[in-house]
Amino acid sequence: MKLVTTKVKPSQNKNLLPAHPASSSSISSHLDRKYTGIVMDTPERTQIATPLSKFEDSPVFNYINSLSPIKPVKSVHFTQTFSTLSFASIPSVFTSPHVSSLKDSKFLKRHQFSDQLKPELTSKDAKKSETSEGTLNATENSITDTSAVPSNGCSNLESRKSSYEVVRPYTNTLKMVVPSASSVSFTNNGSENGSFRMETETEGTNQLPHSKEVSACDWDSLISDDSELLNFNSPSDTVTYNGPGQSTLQPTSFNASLMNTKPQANGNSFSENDEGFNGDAENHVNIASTSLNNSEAEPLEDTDTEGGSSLYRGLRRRCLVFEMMGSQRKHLEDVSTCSSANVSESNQIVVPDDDNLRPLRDESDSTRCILPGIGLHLNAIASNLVNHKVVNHESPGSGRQLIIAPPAAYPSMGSGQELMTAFSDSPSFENDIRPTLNVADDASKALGFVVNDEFSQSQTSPAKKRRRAENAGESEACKRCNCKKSKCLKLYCECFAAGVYCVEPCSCHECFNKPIHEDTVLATRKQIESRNPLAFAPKVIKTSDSLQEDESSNTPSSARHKRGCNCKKSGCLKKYCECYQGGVGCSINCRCEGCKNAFGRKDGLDMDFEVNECDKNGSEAEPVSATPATPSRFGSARQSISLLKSSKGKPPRSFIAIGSSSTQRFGKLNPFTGGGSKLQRQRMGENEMPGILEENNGSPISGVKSCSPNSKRVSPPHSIMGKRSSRKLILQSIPSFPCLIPNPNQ
DNA sequence: GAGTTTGAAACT
DNA sequence: CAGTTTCAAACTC
Repeated sequence: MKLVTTKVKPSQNKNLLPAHPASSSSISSHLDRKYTGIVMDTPERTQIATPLSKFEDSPVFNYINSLSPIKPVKSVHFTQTFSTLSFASIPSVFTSPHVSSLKDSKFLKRHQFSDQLKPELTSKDAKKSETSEGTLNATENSITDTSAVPSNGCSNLESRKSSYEVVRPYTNTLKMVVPSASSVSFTNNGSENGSFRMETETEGTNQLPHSKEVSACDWDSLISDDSELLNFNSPSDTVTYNGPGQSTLQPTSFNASLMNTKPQANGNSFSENDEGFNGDAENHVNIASTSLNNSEAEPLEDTDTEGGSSLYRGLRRRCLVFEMMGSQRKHLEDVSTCSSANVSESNQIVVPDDDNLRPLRDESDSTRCILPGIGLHLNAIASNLVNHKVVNHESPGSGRQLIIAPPAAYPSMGSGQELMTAFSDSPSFENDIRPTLNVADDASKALGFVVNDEFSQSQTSPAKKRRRAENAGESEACKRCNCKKSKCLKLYCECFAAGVYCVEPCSCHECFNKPIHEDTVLATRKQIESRNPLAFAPKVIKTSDSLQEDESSNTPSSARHKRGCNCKKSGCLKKYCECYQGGVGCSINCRCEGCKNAFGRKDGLDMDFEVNECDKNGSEAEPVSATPATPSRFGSARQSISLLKSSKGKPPRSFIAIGSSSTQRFGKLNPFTGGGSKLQRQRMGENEMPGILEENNGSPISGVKSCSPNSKRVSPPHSIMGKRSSRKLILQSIPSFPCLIPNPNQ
């Protein structure tokens, strides 16, 4: 970071930044920083080159240098991510990166997204990849291969994946370079996509033994081990990373970076590392818990950063993509530099120079960005994850869990699945990834969602978006807003509310919910949170009686809207009703009139009945029928997933809240208790959330998941609600989170 | 696609 | 805390 700042030239930044009328000077300053990071890239190159002089000798190196332009782009990506948002922590696996396996072409698109970056990236990336030695080529090839794989729905995701893949190798190399604590040996599998073996000797605090099964999380363990979670964050990070800066950040923030297969290990401390990496996985994705920074993340820098970045990437969606691009470039550069020589060793060489590190830094930056964004997304994702099988992951300690935890239901579930599939598709990653992926899958899903959303640009019109979303569960995941006056800085904006940046597909006007305006976004978030700490928390909490269903079948009945609805005319039978939208029944918290919520009436009428109705209803009913409790929308995703769902796509912040702001908040406030009196109710909700998590312990899924249609069983209606209180206990677990997150925010 | 309805979010 | 306004999604035509 430091380097960046120094190096950065405001003027350059300006160029990069799109002028926003609204942006305040402060914002601009922030932007500058970020951009600086980007800008840095170019300048750095030169710098890097110097340190690398040794390498320079090699023709390859020279070649790479010529390619240098790419770097700038990378930086851009970084900017996009929300540092603050990072909460998400999710270090969880980023499947997303893995996911990236898909198409390159799309990947390019992504870049396009990035705007400025695009052009360079696309062309450059390709070139670099090419130029960058065989390793790179191999990666590309793999990518292309992946591209061949039909992506389910989300081309975007695919593209991203591809991009990730590409990056990964590089990242690995980078990691290699970095003297970070963990030493990783990296080997390419060759033809395979970027499967790499990472052997890391990470001391990582939290090493999750990932076996393939890792995905499954033990909520219990998680809950039980708050410490772990905490450790997970900070400790691991700190420990793991030798890197100088990192430690600082670590403490609170989590980052889950999936190193896609490769990178992770090192920098990031992942529980997985130990086992997962070494043995198993060849390509394990590490989840790095890095802390990061979120906003501040700088510290992680170097290796961490990379790992983190990659991880973040996975997490991120929209932002991720961009960042991904950038990171990739960075990696490429690094790689090019390093790889050009020879990957592993070259790295070392590189290390010495700060410049060399730059890339890392950049990455770190990117990671930062990622984190924030991720965090939000993660929440959503997490929710998804929870639902998903993946949840099972053991990794209790890991940040992943955190991610998983999120009760919130993300609409995107479906998409996520797709993503998952996509991941699976990618050969290289599959192996490695999956194990973690399962866990990551969730994340990936989320990512996928995001990606889809973002990428699905094609669907520009809101209406179309909606349609698609409705039609395809996947699309649902994607959030696209149509804000006209709120500048996407109010909770009116679904994107903002969900903790994600607006993407092209959004039809918003004068949107400030973009990486460029990260500062503004963060500031706004803080404001809103100050007003209502739970504002970004998941709206739908699982009250659940754990017993009710299993993972797969969470009846909606178990979940409830945190604050309840206030419907007057819709009878809680329309999506106007947040409860209904979330696929949950109304509760005593609701002030609705004439409640007919199919998922459960305020008065506690049978859920079953309700459910049936839903089914009957058709479209909306879908939720039930199609899936469990989840709102109909999600349908597709839901299917497989049982999800949690909060249903709409929106809310799934649960974790996010926790991870991101909420967590912070908690920290500040004191986790559940903390906050303002008014908030208490809300907190209750939050508490519930945590509780949910705990409940989930048994089965993460239980969390939000929705109702299992099959089971139809009615959870003891609202009586359950009453039970919630008991659940509150769960909250305790949460506190840990706060600890984790604390710093991140700023 | 435009217009209306709805209820959350924001404001007073 | 209550009432009003603003906002954008959901919905209807």
